[in-house]
Amino acid sequence: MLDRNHRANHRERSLLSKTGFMRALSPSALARLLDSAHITALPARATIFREGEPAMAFYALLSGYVRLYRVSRDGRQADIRICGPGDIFAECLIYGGDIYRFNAQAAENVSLARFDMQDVRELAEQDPTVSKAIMATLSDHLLSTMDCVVNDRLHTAPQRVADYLLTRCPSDNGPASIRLPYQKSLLAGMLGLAPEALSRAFSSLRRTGVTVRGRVIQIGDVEALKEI
Amino acid sequence: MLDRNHRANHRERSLLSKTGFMRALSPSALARLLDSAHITALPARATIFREGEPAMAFYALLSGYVRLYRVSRDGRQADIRICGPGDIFAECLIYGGDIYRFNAQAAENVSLARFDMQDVRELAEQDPTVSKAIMATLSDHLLSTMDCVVNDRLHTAPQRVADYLLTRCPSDNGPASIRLPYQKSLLAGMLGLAPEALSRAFSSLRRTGVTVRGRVIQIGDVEALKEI
DNA sequence: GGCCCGATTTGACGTCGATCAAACCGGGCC
DNA sequence: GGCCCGGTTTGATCGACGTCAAATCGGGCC
Repeated sequence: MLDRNHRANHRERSLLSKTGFMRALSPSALARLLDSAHITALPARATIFREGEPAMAFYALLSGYVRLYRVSRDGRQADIRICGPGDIFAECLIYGGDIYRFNAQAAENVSLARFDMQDVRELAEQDPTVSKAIMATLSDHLLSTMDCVVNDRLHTAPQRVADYLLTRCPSDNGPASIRLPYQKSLLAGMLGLAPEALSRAFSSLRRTGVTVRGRVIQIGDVEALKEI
Repeated sequence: MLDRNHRANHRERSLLSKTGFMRALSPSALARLLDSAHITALPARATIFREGEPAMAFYALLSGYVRLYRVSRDGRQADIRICGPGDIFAECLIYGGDIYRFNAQAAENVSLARFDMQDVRELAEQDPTVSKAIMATLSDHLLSTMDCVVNDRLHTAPQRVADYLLTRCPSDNGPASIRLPYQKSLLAGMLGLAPEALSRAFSSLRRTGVTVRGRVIQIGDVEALKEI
């Protein structure tokens, strides 16, 4: 499973220390955490961990995208979260159980940092900035997962897509252009849609001035999208 | 909005200290927390807080049930979580923002304890058992919200109902009987269904040996339910 | 610039669950 | 015990989305 595995070098330490999780750590906690990190590169589609395995570590993503998902008895998959550069994942198991509760898979070539849960538990015990960072990250993930439930239950496919576009729109009026950082099938999964449904949602947004060319999405009028 | 408001008496302190959140606190932190609690009783349908209001406090539920939900632009509601006795809610805002992100409403007569966020932040700073309790609770809520997303995306209404029944089934084989602790419309909301859909799900489970009489649900064979 | 393959789109269809309206039930009350 | 009312069930209908299959696109590579 491991393609390359080494301690964090200067560039990687710098990337990691800029993440939301580590930005507010005390210098000493940050140093200890970075010293404990193992950096790994994995090819697209590689499995990082599987549901049910003992949860020894959590991860921070340096580059690429990772899919957290669960599989039903009949083999269908549902994405729980898509992680991008700077995100951490499986941190909910630091104090939440000893077994992974979902699968993690590289959606493309990724580079990630691995942290031993037990080490971090000890660090949190000694340094309150670590606990605070964990609590802030957990809260953030909880709130966005709640958003996800509400979105699924209240909004149709075109509304969810409009919502997605609006949240990554630089300006909040006039025209705009967005480039998706990943394949549309990944976006479909994160919105809880089949790829075909995402495609149809985009085409139903054409009447609202949205044009799609590959990964580039042109929005005629941001205000109009808000009305959907 | 406040019907009755006082400091926790002996019985209430005892109830609170048995909750998952407070069970593992150090004696001194527990005492300080209980001293800071305000107990309130509210009638059914009362609003506890509204989305958008400044988040000054989080809550622990002593008795009754509370509905956390959001409302769409066109007035439809989606439940995010149903809290029961011993649950705490809105704790995701201790380190997660300064505004309530959903509405909280008493589903029936409730009694609840109110804790000032700022007080608890200070307590957590000084006593690591408090941070640990917060992290454990956040992790728990995050994991169950993830379960909720996956359930919505992978399971049909009868499957979700079967799932619900199985998780509160005392035994794991043979016949069993369950009494719902709340109205069916509340259960419908927590499963992400309209009340009519819940009713139809129950009636489709009749062929699997499930009978419903008011709030009492008889399960002919628990094993059979697992097959759904 | 053209080729090729996997990703995306389009079409046709079926199923699930929301919605509205009407009938029904059960539990609290007198 | 009977009445009443809110909660629940049932029926009919509809729209949204999943699935399968076939056509098309786009981006990387030579």
